[in-house]
Amino acid sequence: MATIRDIAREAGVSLATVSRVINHMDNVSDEARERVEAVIKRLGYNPNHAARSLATKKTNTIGVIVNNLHDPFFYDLIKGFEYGSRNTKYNVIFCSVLGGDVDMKERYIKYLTNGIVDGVILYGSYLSDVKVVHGLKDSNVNYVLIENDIQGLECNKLLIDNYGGAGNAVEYLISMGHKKIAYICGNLNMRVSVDRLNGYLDTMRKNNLNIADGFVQYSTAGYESGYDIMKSIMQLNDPPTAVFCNDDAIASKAILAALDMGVRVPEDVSIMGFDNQRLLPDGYKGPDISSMAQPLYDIGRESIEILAKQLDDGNGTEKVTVVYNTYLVEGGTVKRR
Amino acid sequence: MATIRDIAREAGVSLATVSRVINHMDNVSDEARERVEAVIKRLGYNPNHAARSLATKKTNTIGVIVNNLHDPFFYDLIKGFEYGSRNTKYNVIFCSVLGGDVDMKERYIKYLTNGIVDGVILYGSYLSDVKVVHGLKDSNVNYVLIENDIQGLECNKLLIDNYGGAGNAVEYLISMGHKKIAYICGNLNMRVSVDRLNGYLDTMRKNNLNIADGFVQYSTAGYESGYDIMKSIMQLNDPPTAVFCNDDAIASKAILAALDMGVRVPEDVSIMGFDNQRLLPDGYKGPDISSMAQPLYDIGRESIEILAKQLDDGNGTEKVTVVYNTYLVEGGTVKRR
DNA sequence: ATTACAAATGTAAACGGTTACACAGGAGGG
DNA sequence: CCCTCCTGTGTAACCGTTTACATTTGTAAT
Repeated sequence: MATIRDIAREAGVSLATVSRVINHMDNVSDEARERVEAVIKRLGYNPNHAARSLATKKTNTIGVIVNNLHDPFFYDLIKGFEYGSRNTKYNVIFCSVLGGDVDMKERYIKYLTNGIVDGVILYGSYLSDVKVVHGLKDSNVNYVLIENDIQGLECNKLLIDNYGGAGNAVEYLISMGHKKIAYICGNLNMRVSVDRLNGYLDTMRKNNLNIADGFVQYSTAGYESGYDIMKSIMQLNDPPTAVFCNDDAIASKAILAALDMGVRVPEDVSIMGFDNQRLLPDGYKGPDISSMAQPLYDIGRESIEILAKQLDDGNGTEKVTVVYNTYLVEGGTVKRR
Repeated sequence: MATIRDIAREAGVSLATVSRVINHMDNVSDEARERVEAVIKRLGYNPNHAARSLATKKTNTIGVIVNNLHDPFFYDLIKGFEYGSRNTKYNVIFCSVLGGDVDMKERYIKYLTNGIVDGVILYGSYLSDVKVVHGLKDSNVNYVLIENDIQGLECNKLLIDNYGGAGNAVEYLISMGHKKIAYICGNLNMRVSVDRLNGYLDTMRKNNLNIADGFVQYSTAGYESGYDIMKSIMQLNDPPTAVFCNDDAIASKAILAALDMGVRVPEDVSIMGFDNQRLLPDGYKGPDISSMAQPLYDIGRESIEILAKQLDDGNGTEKVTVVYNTYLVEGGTVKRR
């Protein structure tokens, strides 16, 4: 691989002049510039990125860390990142952490923040990420947290109003005539699940609706447990007329359970999901799930744009917090009562 | 950020000793090691990755470049990459190129190959990628090409037998009693499409089956055009009893077109796809498409493993070519005739 | 006691760029 | 003609590591 020294020698100029040509500075004579450019082309020279960022302390790249990159849940989010980066000078690199593995996440953060990127976007609301985020805070890269509201930490936060979204979902069910509404909770290690649960609980209370025994159940073993939970819910003495689920994956299992029991959806029971996920596990073929959608594309896009702008503007820029609202997507699993 | 010099000063040793501790070399006294490690912990020191790779010419990272990372087609492939990297020391970073944009792809290759990664995995069979691959060839990183058989280029290639797969699909349709089989072709800028078309053509000929006028049509405007093409095919004087499509996205549109025309699938016409894609565009809700599946998970996983092993073993290692076979996945869109 | 060798450590030169500073030479003003 | 300023260029230090080589010290062998 040719280095800047090779170019300088061949072109009969100094290192500095070559560097000036590479970086498009204007204090180079046309004659020198042409000579240098000719040699660069001839030797197929490309500046070494590591050396350059070592010298400038700028890498012109943004790193994105997500939990399971393969998860189709990220479809729109990734699309947002991709489009957001189109108009910036920044390279965007994605790192995937299998199953939210904290050690791996820390490793990637250390890797990225020590000379690979100028900024990081971290997606995820695992409560254990608090530890991980400290690695970010203690580095000197700028960063934005998506879907992770760590209290008292001054940084860029792009949040989703899960609490309000769950509340709106409950209000929607109420507006459709439901009063007996059960809830299947998600993994409480994730802040989203906690927030949604609270949104459900508070909205039920606010509307003076009774939360009967067995109406709130916890899917501890992943979305699959939605199946058994749904069965147990529908076997209650006085079963609900609607079941709100922490997410669409759970909802899809709940729907299957209902159908397997001979309980029709939505005629006998309404099901409400969350996330508006399009690819559901195990080739789900049931009715479209009524759900609360997140503006993931916008979030992905704006996270890049915000970070890129702050990196361009320098360190002094004010950190932002944006809260996105979810919106109702009516499928075919909720019926007026 | 603390540097190795800070550590050396605080611990009262030389740079070299600190470096030895960091790199777990054994020629350091226990006493010095402990002192250094204490200071490292106290100052929260992390080695600068750019500086290190500049000095060692090793980055311990593998870069993956794919065309539209958000495309759910990559679900299993990405999963393969993720799991493949679990047992290596290599960091894996993903770069996404929107819509196969050649310039962007070249930019990312230049970026990665100049001091960011030791190896690259490039997915894609755009014919225009030949130009892009030269950037890889001329760099000094090792690389593996997935689904791109550039003739005469000695490098690692993980290929799918699209020609044979298309042939098998046609043989399958024949074994189900079909003789009049049409084909909807894909984007001929991609090698996969060319190979599949040839597989169809040769297998039809080998079985002495007539390819009537209008039986081969080209979807020039993306998968959506599968809809109109299917309509025109079914309006032929002597329409086919089976239509084989370049991919499931096209097949899904073809199925919709048939249904809209009152042509039942598979009773009136059988449809065969390719890729066994689970998430189809526009929330496709039709029958599961009979398709030829690619072992994408294996390919992803093995591409990482092969590359990691070669990087560990040094430059002399022999390059490999692996051809993967597709396999039939029977859905509900092909019926015996 | 001398020598040989090994273990632990330090010194300094890379790696491939950027950039502050110095400097040469020519133009323009007085 | 001298001084100043500007343009274009070169020199060398620096970014944060690694590592070949030199040096010191201690120990065992002669």
